[in-house]
Amino acid sequence: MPELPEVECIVRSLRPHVEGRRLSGVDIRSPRVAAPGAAAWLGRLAGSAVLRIERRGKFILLQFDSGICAIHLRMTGRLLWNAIPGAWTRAVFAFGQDRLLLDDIRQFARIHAGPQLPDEVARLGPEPFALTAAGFRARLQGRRGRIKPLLLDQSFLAGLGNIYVDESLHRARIHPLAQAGRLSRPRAEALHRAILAVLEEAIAAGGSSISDYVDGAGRKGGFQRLHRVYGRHGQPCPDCGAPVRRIVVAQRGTWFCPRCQPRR
DNA sequence: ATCTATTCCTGGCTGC
DNA sequence: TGCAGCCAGGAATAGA
Repeated sequence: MPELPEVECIVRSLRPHVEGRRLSGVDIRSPRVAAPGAAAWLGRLAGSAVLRIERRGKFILLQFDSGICAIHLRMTGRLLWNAIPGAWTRAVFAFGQDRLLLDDIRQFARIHAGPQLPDEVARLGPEPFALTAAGFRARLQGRRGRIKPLLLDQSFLAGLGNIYVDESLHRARIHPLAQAGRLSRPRAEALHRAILAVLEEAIAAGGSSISDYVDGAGRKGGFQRLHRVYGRHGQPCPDCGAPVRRIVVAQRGTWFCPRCQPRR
């Protein structure tokens, strides 16, 4: 499941191949992965060069001087440079003799293309690395809901998914059902620090390869070996040894340490 | 504002 | 061994 660290690693692995290259054409093999109007716009972008490839939240942005292509990999999507197309190849971006494949078993991935940023990207919340502790606390102010669903909300903060929310809450020793707006200043600041630390360490480890994730060169990440709670139901908490618990929050599997993250 | 259920999709797992 | 049935899950959507 590509979240912010995985998407960042994908973008970094593709940047040397893609930036400055002229897009010669796009072959949409599974129409489902193209957002409405995207296929036509990609046709118009053909012939122009990729100025930059960037990450915004979990989106990969290909910027051209006449438009933008935004790709979201959802859960099983992969972007692969010069791989062999297969049954799961949903789109092929051709750059002369080279090609960038969008592979996705489940076809949940989406390609957007248009003259400027699509709404889905425009309405994202701030980038974690661009948000100060004070800014984070300000965004928590007045929130009535529980902290985990809020951290999963991409309009609140862009880039976190199920893995990094659980890992961040564990590091900050906050229960996933804690009231978001009632976190004390020290606890909110601890959560902000935990989010940044987890994301930085995950990027440095090449992301988490839980199910299908690989970067643009097909390399797996190593951060899954450093997960402290995610997916570790019944195993000992690395901090205190208590068995990790699994509950369901917002229809998502949620792992936490009942001793380090008490409900209060 | 916040919550829940539903939908999309298919490999992998469970249980008989 | 075979197969039906269920599950996971990011995000949009509808409805409460």
